[in-house]
Amino acid sequence: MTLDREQVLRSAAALLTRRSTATMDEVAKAAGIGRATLHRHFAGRDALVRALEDLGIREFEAALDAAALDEGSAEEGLRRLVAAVEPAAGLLSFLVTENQLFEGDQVNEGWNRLDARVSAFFRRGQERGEFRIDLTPAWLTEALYGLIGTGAWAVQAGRVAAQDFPYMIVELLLGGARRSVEK
Amino acid sequence: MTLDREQVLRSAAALLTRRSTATMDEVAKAAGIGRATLHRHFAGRDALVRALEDLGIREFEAALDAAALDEGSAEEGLRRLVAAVEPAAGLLSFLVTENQLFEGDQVNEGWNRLDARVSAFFRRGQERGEFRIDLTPAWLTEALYGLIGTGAWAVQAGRVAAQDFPYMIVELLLGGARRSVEK
DNA sequence: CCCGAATGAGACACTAACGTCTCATCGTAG
DNA sequence: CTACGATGAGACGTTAGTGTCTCATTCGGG
Repeated sequence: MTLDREQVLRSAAALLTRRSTATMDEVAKAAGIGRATLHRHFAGRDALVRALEDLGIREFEAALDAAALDEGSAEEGLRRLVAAVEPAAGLLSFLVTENQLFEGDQVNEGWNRLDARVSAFFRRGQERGEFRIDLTPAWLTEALYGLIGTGAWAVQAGRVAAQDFPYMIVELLLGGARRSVEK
Repeated sequence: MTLDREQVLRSAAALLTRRSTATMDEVAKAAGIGRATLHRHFAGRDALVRALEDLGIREFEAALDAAALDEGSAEEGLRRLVAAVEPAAGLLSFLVTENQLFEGDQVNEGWNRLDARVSAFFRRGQERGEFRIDLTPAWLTEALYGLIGTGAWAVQAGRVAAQDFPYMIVELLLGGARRSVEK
């Protein structure tokens, strides 16, 4: 009887990731519940998006924790992070594009916390001489988000095999497309 | 008297790039014309988006032509391409995310032509030994689009200086974040 | 200078989606 | 078994945005 709020959020995330303009009715149907019930649990579309935001932040934060970014080399940490974040990639890319709509007014401050962690990771990597210093931590952070979103989309569209997702992202982000000379 | 269709499209692009859900009325106001006039020139929102699509395709194609991808090294070609595409970056990122809404039905075939050109460029770069072969041309193409969109967004949000736009994108795409050993 | 074409402003009907409400049904705890 | 709470289905009014229309105004070419 008690509604599985988590399961509703996950199916909503799966749907909205594919079609961000989906109707409340479609979200309800996708979750296998009635529209009235959906409204009972989430006051409106905004509340639903907020809940998805919280979910995404929790998942990303969990991925950051699981990645243990400080253990071993920065490269290893990054690989663990991308691998850990993969299941939430679609949701995160939805939230990133969704956030652009909020005109700077009130973005969940959770994002700032996450941005700070990721950005600090890149900065530490620079200080330890593992990352280039001519690319700012802020840009590397944004690029990571962008590539995760692009990767999720490319997999969804069938242009990249799902199993290659972490490899493609990490290799491009770390090594770039240029063939290194010593190879 | 005769409406400057091009100018209307450009202001619409500028607005929709920032807020993709803007109203027809807002688009009209942004262009400094009445809503009725906007409707006289673009039958509806769909028609407007199609026109923006055509514009974006034309601009990207022009950038591809201007970049002369085959002259000199692949790296130089890529640098020229990113520099040439910079003014249209916002519009392109809007169109890329907008395209995700069309459920595979009818995407403008112009995109296929452009995708083919970019993808072929990366493939040639691989064949000439300039690009790694473990990253597929399709993924490099998607990553280029993604980084252009991310870059446009980061500049817009003030997280990256506008003048660094081409450098950040090309350097990351080519060289990656890892600090090379010989440096 | 004058006439026609295009524009801007606004009224209008229509639609889609939202949010609320009611009511019958169903599952489950007690 | 019973009663209570949650659910699903659907009706309802409201709102925002759309697309069409009219009409007065204005611009520009002849």
